[in-house]
Amino acid sequence: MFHEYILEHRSNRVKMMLMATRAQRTERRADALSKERIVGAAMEILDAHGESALTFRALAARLATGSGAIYWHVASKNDLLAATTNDVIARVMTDVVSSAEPREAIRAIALGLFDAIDAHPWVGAQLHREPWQSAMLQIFETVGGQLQALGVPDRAQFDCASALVNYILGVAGQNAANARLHAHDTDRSAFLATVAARWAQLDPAEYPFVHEVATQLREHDDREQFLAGIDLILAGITTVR
Amino acid sequence: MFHEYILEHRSNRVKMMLMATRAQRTERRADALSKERIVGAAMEILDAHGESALTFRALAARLATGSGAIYWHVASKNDLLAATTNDVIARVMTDVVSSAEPREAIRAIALGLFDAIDAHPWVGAQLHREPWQSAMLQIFETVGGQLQALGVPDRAQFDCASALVNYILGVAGQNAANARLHAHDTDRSAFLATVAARWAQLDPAEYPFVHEVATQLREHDDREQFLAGIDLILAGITTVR
DNA sequence: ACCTGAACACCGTTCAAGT
DNA sequence: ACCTGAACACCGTTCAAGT
Repeated sequence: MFHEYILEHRSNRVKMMLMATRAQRTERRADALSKERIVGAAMEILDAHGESALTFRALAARLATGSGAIYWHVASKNDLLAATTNDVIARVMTDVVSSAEPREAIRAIALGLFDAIDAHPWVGAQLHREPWQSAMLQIFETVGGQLQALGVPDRAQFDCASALVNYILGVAGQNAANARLHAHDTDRSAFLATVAARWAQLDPAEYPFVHEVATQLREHDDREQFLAGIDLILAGITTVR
Repeated sequence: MFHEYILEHRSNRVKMMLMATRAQRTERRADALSKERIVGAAMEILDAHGESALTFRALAARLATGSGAIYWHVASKNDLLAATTNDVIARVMTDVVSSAEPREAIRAIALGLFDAIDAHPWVGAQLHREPWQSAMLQIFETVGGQLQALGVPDRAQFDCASALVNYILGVAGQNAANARLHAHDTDRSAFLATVAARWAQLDPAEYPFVHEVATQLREHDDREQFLAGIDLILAGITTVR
């Protein structure tokens, strides 16, 4: 009885000491797990080695922990990817300065997204995986707001925003696919030259357009072409009255 | 020696008999493996149960064979998915009647693709996986040809085709994502109502546009909105001179 | 409360062995 | 030539056990 008390007493003191040191550690230790740290490590793996390299085992190894530990902070791999994507998109949307002219603002948003997805191609794939999510909502909201400012009639705003967002998502997805295809090693222009050569070799009778456009493919700039598409849609939107 | 000759002779005869019966069987037996039959079975699984249900084990079970047998006809899962996607797209491109008016033709191509991807949502995801492939090439060629017929200046044709195709791919990807989210059981209108309700509940101060557009979301028709986007881009293209 | 790491139920792909 | 199916090297996820 007395012995038990001692033990309990001691164990409480030990617990308190442990808690105290833990509290210090939580602040001091740089390697304490948290959702933010996990998301950060995931982003590093994704950027450096692509989507296929992101496994819970690789993540655990990088974080020097067990693979199961990650599940204490993150519900699933989907959850992790969503959080990582939201991080990237939210940063873009915050960084974009809302220009006075709505047309310029839309171009800025679009280019911001393009550059972010160019830097993190896996985001392009992820935006297609879980729609109606925070990231997409923010894009939709920001684009839509500028369309209102542009004076697009209420009835047409939804369709116009949808067109712009779907176009952006389409380019994003293709960018992700290209990045997956020629992982960081291959030179972009060399890759384009290869595809252009293949296009040029196609039978002009069967593929007249692709055959003809092969030269432009080699010389074209993805970013400029992306912006040309945005301008095309904006020109179309301007005709809606 | 003599014995050997007999054996060889007999075995040749047996071989010929086997070849004869095999030849008959190849024509008669409905369950002989071939790339076409594998692609067909894959398409059935994809349509019925979605992308996640397509495994080599499930495919082998449906074809009543071993999982390794499939690799005799198909190089990999990627190869299989590409072949399946090409099948669907090629059918659409053949079915689309080239209308006299190029603008109408583009709308027909776009709607054909939309309907095909609506019927086979997994195609939308696959188009984003392996670009520069047969399926994409056909789409690009057909769209580009109509732009030439429309009288779009040479310099602008590439950008215009890219804009249309990327928009179509964007919608395709979102369709695939939605299908993945609410597998065949859920009602589409019920799903839209749920999302619309969520949008309506968002803080109007933070999400003024999305909040306002929630009603239109519930009532909108995906196909009509898709076509509205195509018309928007076509209107923009018309301004390019 | 948080972490560990073995275990489970899967994958795509390979390959020796059959016919 | 074509098929079989066990085996391999992975996955994401769970969970008893630790601290």
